[in-house]
Amino acid sequence: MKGKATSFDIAHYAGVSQSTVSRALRNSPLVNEETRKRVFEVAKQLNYKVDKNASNLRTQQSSTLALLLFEDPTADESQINPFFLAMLGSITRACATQGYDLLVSFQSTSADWQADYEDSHRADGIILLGYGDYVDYQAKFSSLIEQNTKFVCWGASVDNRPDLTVSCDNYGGGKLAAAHLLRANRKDCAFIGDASEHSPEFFARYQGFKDEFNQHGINLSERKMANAISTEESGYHATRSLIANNIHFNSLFAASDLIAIGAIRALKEAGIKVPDDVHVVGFDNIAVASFTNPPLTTVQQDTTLAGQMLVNNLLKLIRGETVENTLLPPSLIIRGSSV
Amino acid sequence: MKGKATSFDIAHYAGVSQSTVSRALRNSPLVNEETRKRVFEVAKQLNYKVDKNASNLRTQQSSTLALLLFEDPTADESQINPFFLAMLGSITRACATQGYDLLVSFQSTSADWQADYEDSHRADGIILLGYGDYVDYQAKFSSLIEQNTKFVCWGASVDNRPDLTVSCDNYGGGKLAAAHLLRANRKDCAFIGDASEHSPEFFARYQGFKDEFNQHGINLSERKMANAISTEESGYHATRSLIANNIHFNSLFAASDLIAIGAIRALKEAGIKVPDDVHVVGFDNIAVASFTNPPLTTVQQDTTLAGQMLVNNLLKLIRGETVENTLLPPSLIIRGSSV
DNA sequence: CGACATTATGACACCGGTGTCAGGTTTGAA
DNA sequence: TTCAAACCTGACACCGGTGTCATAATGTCG
Repeated sequence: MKGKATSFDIAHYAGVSQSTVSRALRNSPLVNEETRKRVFEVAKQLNYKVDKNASNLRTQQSSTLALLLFEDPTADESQINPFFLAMLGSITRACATQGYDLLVSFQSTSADWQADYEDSHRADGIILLGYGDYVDYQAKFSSLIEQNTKFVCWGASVDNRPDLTVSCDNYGGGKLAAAHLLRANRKDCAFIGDASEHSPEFFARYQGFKDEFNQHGINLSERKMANAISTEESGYHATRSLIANNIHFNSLFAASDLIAIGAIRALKEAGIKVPDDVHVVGFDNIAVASFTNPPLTTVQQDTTLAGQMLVNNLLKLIRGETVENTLLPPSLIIRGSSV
Repeated sequence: MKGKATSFDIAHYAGVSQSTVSRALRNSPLVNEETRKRVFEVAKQLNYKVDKNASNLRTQQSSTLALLLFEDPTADESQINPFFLAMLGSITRACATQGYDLLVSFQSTSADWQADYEDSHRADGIILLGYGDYVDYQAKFSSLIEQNTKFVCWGASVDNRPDLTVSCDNYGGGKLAAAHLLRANRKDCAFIGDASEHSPEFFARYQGFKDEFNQHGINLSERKMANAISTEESGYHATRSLIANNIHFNSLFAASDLIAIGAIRALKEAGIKVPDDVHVVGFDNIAVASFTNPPLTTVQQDTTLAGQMLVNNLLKLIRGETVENTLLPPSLIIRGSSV
């Protein structure tokens, strides 16, 4: 057999027309059961596979979703944020169970990223994933919507945000963390992260955290906050700067696990003991969290469910159904860094 | 504008034929510079994107590669082997720089996995990634080759293996680990992993390790070996069983970092100190390795280079060039678990 | 000025399926 | 016997590009 078999080849060997082959293979009720059997047999024998390009071209859809991963352009690409990798895993599986393929693409946060997967008919819809500065993206999102591109985002849903989102209840997660520290009477708390509108997730985590403290009559001191992006390195430096400025605290809430891990490193270096001197709580429950020393107490995001919701919501959107922003409940994982 | 713009729309507005539009957009030298400019302008205005399905159908290629990730069907899908996730990252980037899209698919090791991405013209070639039992795959590989499917595998190249591979020099890596332990005079060494033909990577690591010891006149005891697959859990149990059997050793070589991390947990639980009582060396240098307690000495595989080689070799194969199996040099990362 | 090369463009077949329409055969009811 | 409904099948246009071939316009040279 030269080249790949086409439906015409099957038709020839099965003694039917090409139309019938197409119908038979797609289990159309219009085709006789015996004919179908014969067609399937020949198809199997010739190792025939439907040409996706021809099929997609005709039906105008691709059974494929695209996943765009946004990463700060870090020097070391092997250090991809483990939280997103976990999400990638669950999204891939969710796609598979729905019979969709998944195109994966890393995009640089800064650059003018490409979302032409749908325009070019490579994908029926797009999933956007990454801690990004959504302020910068507003315009892009609006233009995508204007072009009627189907897409969903992972991330905090903020007011006036034009896109459809699936996110963890970051506010509630922050409250969980605060309540936990308050139970241990660790009221003198530092926060490492970014509580500005540029990081809506971190912002919501901090708000929930602060509100819980307020409800217990405690005001968090602004002096005990330090800015950090979601890397170990950044968490380390932010914590060091607090220590260097002689700021005291007996607990610490980090906006992400990576930050928390960096913070613990800085604390250890300064001779401050975790959890004896400072209780530490992170956010995400990445795989590393249980291997740190001490193991990290953290707020878990259900990545499996998140992946499913992203895929399901996107598919609904593609089918033209109405979809709401989705909020997933977090849960507290208590480990050695806070007991 | 109802629906998406096609090249006919561009042709209409630019006042040329559809053929010319196609040529202009693909920078054919046959088209006049002024005409090209006009076409590009109209295309941009209408937000035109070439339909990949039509284009692929006609040219019979897809500018897409497929990545099949094999995982033991673990219960918890968020616990994907971090080494492979690092590989996934580098493969994605390598594809992007070569102008290819990447389809990602998780496959269950046990099931009869699908490699019909090329048959269905969804991808031009396939990358296979995973610690698999290659003995089981031999037949499948042969049939893929028979069908002239283009694919490359990550993994040890063994004799009689029909497929094209890119791999780390596992044998050399084993020697590096052994030499390191011998320098510290830790001659009484245990091995946790699987030194059978079913795990050619682990087998090669063990061979190199053993040979280095032999060259120093030391024979490793078979009693000090315990079987494990590449999970933390498995490493933990294997190490526990050694301890339970009163087997003594003052160093330990784990076939992977995950195994090493499990081993350290088991050692700690038994009151055995790392590194004081037992030096531990792992393999892979996954991100977690530097956060363990103590930080893990390990043999690093260059995932960035590995991803590039996989993609480059596959593209050569697709272009019909001759390609050789590729062996990448490992390097030793010394951390607290062995000093 | 005529022969010929060069350049730019349009017409058209083609890639491999899908879906519509028309037609032929069989079955059942009037 | 006649007609219609049910069932099955083939012919054919179509999806939106790409590549080949023919042709027109312009330039070059003996």
